[in-house]
Amino acid sequence: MKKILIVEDEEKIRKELEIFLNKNGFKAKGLEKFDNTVEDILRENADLILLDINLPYIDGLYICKELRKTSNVPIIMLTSRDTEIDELISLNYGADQYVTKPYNIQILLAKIIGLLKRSQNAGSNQDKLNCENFILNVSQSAIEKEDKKIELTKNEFRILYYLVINKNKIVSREDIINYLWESESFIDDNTLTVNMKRLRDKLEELDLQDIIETKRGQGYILR
Amino acid sequence: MKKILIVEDEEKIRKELEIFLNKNGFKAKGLEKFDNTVEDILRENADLILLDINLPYIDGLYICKELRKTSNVPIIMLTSRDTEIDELISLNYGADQYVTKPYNIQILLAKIIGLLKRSQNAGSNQDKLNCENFILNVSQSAIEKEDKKIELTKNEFRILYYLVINKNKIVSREDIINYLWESESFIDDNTLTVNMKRLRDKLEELDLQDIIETKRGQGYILR
DNA sequence: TTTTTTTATAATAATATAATAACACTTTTA
DNA sequence: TAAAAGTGTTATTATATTATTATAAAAAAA
Repeated sequence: MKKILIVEDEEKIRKELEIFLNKNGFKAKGLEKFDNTVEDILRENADLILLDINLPYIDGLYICKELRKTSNVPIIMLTSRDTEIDELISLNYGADQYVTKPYNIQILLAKIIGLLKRSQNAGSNQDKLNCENFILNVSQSAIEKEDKKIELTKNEFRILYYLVINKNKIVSREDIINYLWESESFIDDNTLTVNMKRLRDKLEELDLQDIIETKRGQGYILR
Repeated sequence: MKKILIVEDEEKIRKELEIFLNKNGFKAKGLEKFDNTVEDILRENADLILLDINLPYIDGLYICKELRKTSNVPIIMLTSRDTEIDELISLNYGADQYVTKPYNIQILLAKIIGLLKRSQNAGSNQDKLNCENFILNVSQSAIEKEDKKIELTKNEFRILYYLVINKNKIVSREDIINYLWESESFIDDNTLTVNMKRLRDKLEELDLQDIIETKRGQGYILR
């Protein structure tokens, strides 16, 4: 049974969609929190995503673009505006289909079925990031190399993920801290170092200890 | 008016694109010869490049990679197979967008517009600065020349960066000191000299020792 | 020329930054 | 409820980078 993730903040619409899709042979689930949206979405490992453009805090286009960096999961954008430009922009950001609210639910269903069929033919779109020396399995938050696999904790994963999407660029410790802890109560600068150490320890188990270089005074860089 | 360079060997498609883009407010030009492709492309100094993967003699991936060494120009890859795109994305050749042939010309247009808009905004955080004799790789804080690369420490980088953005202008020692150490406890005037020396030593490894001239009593100048 | 000022070079010392290890607390899992 | 896993804190150690110091060289001024 195909799993559909609904990313929509209006609870009424979300529930409605959930019920409708569940009735029609899908395993639909609505996202409830919107703080770590991109990662949360990826972790759900859905077969298709319904993504509202107008979300609180972050905007849907941004999420869409971020998802596309690491995943080929089919995405249908939901929006309330009905201009051609929006459609083009959505498609440009990597969405596969586009639906305006209020949507005809039968048409939505048809688009979902169509997309899923096509994506099946396109082969397995696993959420894996190919990184030269290893593979970052996003949906399992694990590192894979040859036939070995080791699992990462949340922090370890997020650090590595951030380095991967900034591969070959120096990222400052400050940036990483902001990415991991956002506006949280101020975090000791050393806790990053410690988390880094733990990540590296795990990488070492796959002989990858030195893919993360430290640029003293500047940050870290993933090779 | 934004200039778009079309790198596509099939003349029919090339002409078609040229006409269509010209009609839509761009200055489109097709590349005619494919012998010194990379150089020819760079010479055109386009704002965006449409790059076919299946070119005669060289392949588009190689070109894309080469372009990325020295330029951040937006690149849209054209490919004939749908499955190729997955590979492309995972291999991360540095293209910004991908389009399969036969392409929906409206979507292509949307992607072009989107990319151009984004690249304009990206503006100042350019990560490579082209400096005649060498390239200053900002995101790796390194100097590149031909196929050699040497990495800089924080101070070395900052001095060079300051000289680069003031290329061909004399910058006083005082200015550099203020830039590096801001309001910090007053720094011995000699420490700049020493840092300068270290920078020059690294530059020498790339035979660039004398691009920084000292103007006694006035400061330094980068040629 | 000689003297003075400014910059370069080399060697050493200092320090800031990051790595490591051990512990404490919380959350999750069994 | 106990055990395990995960995370943040503190304390200590290591080290890369940077500053200092001392001396030499070069340029400008006398």
